[in-house]
Amino acid sequence: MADKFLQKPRGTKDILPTEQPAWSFFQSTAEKVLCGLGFGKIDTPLFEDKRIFERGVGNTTDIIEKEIYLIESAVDDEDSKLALRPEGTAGAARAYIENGMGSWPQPVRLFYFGQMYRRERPQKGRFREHRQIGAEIIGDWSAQSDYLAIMSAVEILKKLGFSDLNIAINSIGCQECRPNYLKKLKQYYSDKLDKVCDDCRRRYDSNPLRLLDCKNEQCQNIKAKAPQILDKLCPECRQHFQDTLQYLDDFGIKFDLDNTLVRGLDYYTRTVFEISAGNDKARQTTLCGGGRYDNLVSILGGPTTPAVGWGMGADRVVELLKDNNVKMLPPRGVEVVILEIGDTAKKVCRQIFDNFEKEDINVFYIPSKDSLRSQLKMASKLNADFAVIVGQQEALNGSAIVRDLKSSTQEDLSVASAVEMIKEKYTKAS
RNA sequence: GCGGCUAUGGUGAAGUGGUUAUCACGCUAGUUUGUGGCACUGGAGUCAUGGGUUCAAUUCCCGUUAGCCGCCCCA
Repeated sequence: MADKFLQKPRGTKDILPTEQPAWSFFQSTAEKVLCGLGFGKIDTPLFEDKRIFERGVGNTTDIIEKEIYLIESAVDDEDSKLALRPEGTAGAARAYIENGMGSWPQPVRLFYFGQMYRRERPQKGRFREHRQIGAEIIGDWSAQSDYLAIMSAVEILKKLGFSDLNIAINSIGCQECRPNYLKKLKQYYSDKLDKVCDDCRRRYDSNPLRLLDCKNEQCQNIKAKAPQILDKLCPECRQHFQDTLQYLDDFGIKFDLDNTLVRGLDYYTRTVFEISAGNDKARQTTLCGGGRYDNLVSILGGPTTPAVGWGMGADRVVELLKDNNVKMLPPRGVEVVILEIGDTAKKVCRQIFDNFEKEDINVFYIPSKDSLRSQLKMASKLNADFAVIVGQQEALNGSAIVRDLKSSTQEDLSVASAVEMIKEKYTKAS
């Protein structure tokens, strides 16, 4: 801890054995849900050509402008630079194009799980290396896919035990109608710039949509009367959004229309949404965010291909899982420990070990010359359920002591019935 | 990137301008080798790091690093 090089890089974390059950619980339920909804898993590289992200995520977004990690190689012979992925969608879209998934049955439904990298100022729930699970539905214009995307994320969170979810949803239009709206919005703000906060003045030029997101009190009044994007959608976008909401209604998914919800990545069109847990009303740590990105594939050089998807912050979800004390099955640890006393027992112990292995019972056996006392100590530290004790006496008459370490009871059995008895306990339990 | 708060053994916490810096849990060795989780007795910590003030700093001041909070942004 004293030396800097012994310190993990800022914004990263070690996931220790005790935390793994929560992580595998999260990962396995998410994968189960997604596979069940027709998604196939894809792994893409942790790094891609920088241009994938520049074009996909957007050159002027914060993510690209100041948060991306570029890879510096010792040999500078490549005309293109590599970058660590800041999110998963651009890579998935690249893989869709490169692997000719356009010729697969459409839409193609994919999901991924893995690390993402953004050079941000760390805080609780915000890391420089974090893990996301994400899903993408590529090749379908219809609102059914928007519904499926949202539903799949909700389903995962429900299965994880989150009963109270906030789903915020909005539409930010398409290439056609959004520029018109932005013009109107800027027009509205243009003569009020002296009355709004510094941030809003900055946003006016850099990212006008963000004006709607301002939390500063002095801007609230002005914001409230600002033109609404939902009123300015083109007929197609409006219909699409209505259909999406209709599906959500039909299937009983509650949502909040939030006309101030805008998202930072350039590729989003039409539907955008965010999901947060009930106790976190301020949308402070969004668990899941996503939306439609009908232009991404074509921006990257593929054919015009509509798509919708989301990313879920695994670190944040797992953190909440731990807070909520969700019950999780720990992985099977050591179940049986074989303790031998004296060399004469060695042969029998080996035989018992083989028998347990054959029955797929987790058995721990290392020949030891330690006292029975210390061997039992070791067994309890391993958190084993049973100790099978074989000493000289037992070795001679072909028996073994089976000690139940949880209840501190034991009985003397023949080798065969000892194995049989423990095997039964486990088959009954499961 | 900007502003603020914090930093004591593996973990969680006390505490002090000056002899061997407390406590719990954990870890480890043992309590004379055929019975553990209890109990008892031992063991291990250069008070994050670099510098300054001082006769003297873990305690005061500054830089660095990291964590947390707010902004920004996002998962």
